[in-house]
Amino acid sequence: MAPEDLDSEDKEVLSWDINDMKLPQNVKKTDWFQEWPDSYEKHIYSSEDRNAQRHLSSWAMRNTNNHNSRILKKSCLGVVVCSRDCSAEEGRKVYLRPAICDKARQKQQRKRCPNCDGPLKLIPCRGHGGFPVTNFWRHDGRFIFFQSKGEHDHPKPETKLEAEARRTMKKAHAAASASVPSKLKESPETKSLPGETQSWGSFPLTWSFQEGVQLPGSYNGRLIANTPQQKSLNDCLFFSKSCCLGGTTDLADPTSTLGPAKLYDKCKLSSSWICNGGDLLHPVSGVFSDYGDRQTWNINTALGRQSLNDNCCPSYPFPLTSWPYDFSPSQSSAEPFPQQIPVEPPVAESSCRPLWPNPGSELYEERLHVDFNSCCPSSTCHSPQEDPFLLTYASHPHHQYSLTGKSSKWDFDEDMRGVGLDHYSNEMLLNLCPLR
DNA sequence: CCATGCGGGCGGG
DNA sequence: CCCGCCCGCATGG
Repeated sequence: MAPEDLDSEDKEVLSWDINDMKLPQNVKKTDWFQEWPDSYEKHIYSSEDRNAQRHLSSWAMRNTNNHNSRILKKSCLGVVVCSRDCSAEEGRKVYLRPAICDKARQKQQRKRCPNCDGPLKLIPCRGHGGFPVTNFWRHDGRFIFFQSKGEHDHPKPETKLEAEARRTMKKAHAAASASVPSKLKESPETKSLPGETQSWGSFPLTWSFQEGVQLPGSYNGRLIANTPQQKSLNDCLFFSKSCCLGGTTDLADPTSTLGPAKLYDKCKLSSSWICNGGDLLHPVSGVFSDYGDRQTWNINTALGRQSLNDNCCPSYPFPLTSWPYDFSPSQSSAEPFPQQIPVEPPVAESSCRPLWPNPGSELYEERLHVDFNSCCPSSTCHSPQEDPFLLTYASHPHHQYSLTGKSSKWDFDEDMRGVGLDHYSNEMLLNLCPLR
């Protein structure tokens, strides 16, 4: 409302470009961290937002040298899929997160599909005029400006958290199996192979999925139980830590207008608490995630993808036992949530960050380990990672995408850039994943 | 091991 | 100049 002033300010806040000499400093409301920015988005985050500080994204973005120390540029690596386009149960597809490190990516390409053992292939991102989508980060004053160019033309890979969790699991699994034969929790079938791999079995992949499904329930319970709404929300967000980072627009964003209560509903709602950017999902059935604009079904999403920010919670099953995420300790605790939920992020400081932001990764990892035992709470949140890792399942999603947009990258894909970059075959995934 | 950043250098518009 | 990208180096978990 405020007439003129606001308008002008608003305009200023909306019209900036990452390359401008001066960026707006009269920002009234900062955005909640966006985990899956797509399609030429611009966001202004608080300089205290941990996710923003770390320039995180659930897309696999690698640093790109733009010869400008003031603006960090990152380009999308795409997603690693099974070259056989295999499907796990329920039509789940394998959408692994490309390793950011070139060397690790090459290794990753050499690995095999955790689901069918077929070769993996990297689908490069060509969403920006045939080139990878680029993200720009620039710190200025109390804000961190973000701008993305291009629209991802490929499915979402597992999130950083998911990938890390998978890795963690793998390690744990390996260790466990080594020491103890198979006892872990694996299911019968799952056994892992000695050596290298683990298979899913061991850990979860598959299972995870199922469990994931369950989670919701528990989650709900939890929520409800705890719950007062807010609390739930918090919990929800929390988990999200891993799951969700922070705010998303919906939640936190002022503009979005969803208040805590709604959030809560969302979380609760779903049995799937998975909320993906605005879309809710259904756990079992799958979720609708938005892939850009299109909707796809992605279990992944449902399960776990949410790491950073999606609004809600994650799903993720935990495979193993449950893990836990605990948030408590490590996090910086307090900070996180506060902001978000409130919906009002004060200006810069609002601080809003997502809660748990970033820790995500690291913290997250730590926690995971640590937690292993502890199991947290609600289970809910485990980390999403597990399942997701490997598979994301989408039933049809991709295809859709392909159709819609971009096309077939899948088919050919690698080639494209391939050569140059890497072809990546596939490897990483596997690491984590056990399937084999 | 690997994620991230940085920055030199190269090649193509 | 801008951009994409390769490569090595360094840091930190």
